Amino acid sequence: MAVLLDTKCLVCKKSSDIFNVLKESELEKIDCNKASIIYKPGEIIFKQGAPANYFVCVTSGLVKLYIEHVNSRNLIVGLTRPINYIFEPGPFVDHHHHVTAVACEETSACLIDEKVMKQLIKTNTEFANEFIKKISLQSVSLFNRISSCTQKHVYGRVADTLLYLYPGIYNTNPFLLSLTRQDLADLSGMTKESLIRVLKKFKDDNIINIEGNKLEIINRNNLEEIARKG
Amino acid sequence: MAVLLDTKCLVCKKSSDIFNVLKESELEKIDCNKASIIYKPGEIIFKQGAPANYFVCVTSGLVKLYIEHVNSRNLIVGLTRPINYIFEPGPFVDHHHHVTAVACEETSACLIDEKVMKQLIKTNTEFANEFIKKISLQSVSLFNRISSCTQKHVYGRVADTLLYLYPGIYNTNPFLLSLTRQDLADLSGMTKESLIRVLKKFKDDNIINIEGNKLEIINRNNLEEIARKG
DNA sequence: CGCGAGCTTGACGTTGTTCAACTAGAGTGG
DNA sequence: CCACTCTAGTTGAACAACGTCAAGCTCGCG
Repeated sequence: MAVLLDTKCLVCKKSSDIFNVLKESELEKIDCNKASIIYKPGEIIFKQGAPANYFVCVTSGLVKLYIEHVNSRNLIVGLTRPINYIFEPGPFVDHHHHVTAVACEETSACLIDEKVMKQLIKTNTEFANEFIKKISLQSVSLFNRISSCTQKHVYGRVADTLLYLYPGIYNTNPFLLSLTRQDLADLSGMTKESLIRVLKKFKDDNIINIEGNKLEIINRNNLEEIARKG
Repeated sequence: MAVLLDTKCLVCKKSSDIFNVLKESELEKIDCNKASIIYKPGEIIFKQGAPANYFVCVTSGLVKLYIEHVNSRNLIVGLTRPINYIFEPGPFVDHHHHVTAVACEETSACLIDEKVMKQLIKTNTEFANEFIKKISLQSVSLFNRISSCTQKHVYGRVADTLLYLYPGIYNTNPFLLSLTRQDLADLSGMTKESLIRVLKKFKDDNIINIEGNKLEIINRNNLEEIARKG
């Protein structure tokens, strides 16, 4: 299912804010207690409900995090691009995962022993502080998501999704989607049929251009307007 | 608008887990940098978008936290009962509030200088750890809320709301609601008309009994079943 | 007694889902 | 190299869920 890699944490330190506050000796401690793994698109990194024994740090690729719901569709609560931890409340609550993480592209990730991370939080207050900041940022993004999915109509929700994708997840325009239509629907809290109809409307209105997986945002202002009005 | 109180933090330490890890000297520091205030029902404690210069600890009463949305209804993302901090991501992100907090009953709260709290987080690792735990718990509850509001039909959502209210917010059965029908609707992500219709259905089906503000949960199993099925 | 806020009910319309059929492209095996 | 199957994407029609609007009710309070 997965292939082992061998990279040093020092490499990540350079591109991730949360690692910056760690000393070299602390990074080495992580180095000794981690596994680097490559996942193929569609492979599960961890599953909602399963025990959470380690923290996951995405080092390349793209990961979707979604809440599974029996007899119903999934809801994507976030996408994680490297280099970033997957900030999941589970390890601090009941040691179980509360979302499922799946690779959308070929993805490499480091699995770091929970004990080591918790130890670092207890000994390095700067690190704890950065950690709290990151969790807080995630809460804000959850607020936005909740607010979008419960208060806005399909057009506003898709607009929110597109604005979330570029910039942030994809950083060229036009960009090549590695997410399926179903993923986009799960991100917007609707069925894929509805999503497709909205995208078509946006294309007809010259707000975006989409052909296959190539998506271009033509009129960003218009999208923001739609997102605001709901 | 509000009346000053004078109580010591030592009193709160006895009933709140997060205070337990603080030394007396640390509690005294909070004592010197806080304001105790009484709010009447309906009064705003802080407002979404306003600067967040202090942390709020609810010491009696009931507080609702909601996301405001222009030209649309509000969404209650949580209720806070004493003794508990209002865990808001704002202070760690952009120093602005991301929700509005309003007293539902006569409520007393301590406003604690942001700097003091952040200082404690940096110096007392146990406290930081408890803090992370609390934020994580809140994330989990946000996941539940998001999942309920986007995936379930009105009946499932109201069932979730009732199960959230008792036990947890109200701890007798039957209990006297201090929330209005509109509040219940905002908690369930629907209009008050829809909420009322669902409550009536539940009453007709002998799942609950409701007369005015007196609400009794008669068949909890049935409610859980409905919440599960959506 | 009259007013107003919160609550309740019914009729109606809109939004978005469901279901089913169809298309296009990629992978497989004869 | 061509049928085949399988998956992702697309489209249309019918339907259900829920919101909107409007009217009437109840109860506490001046």
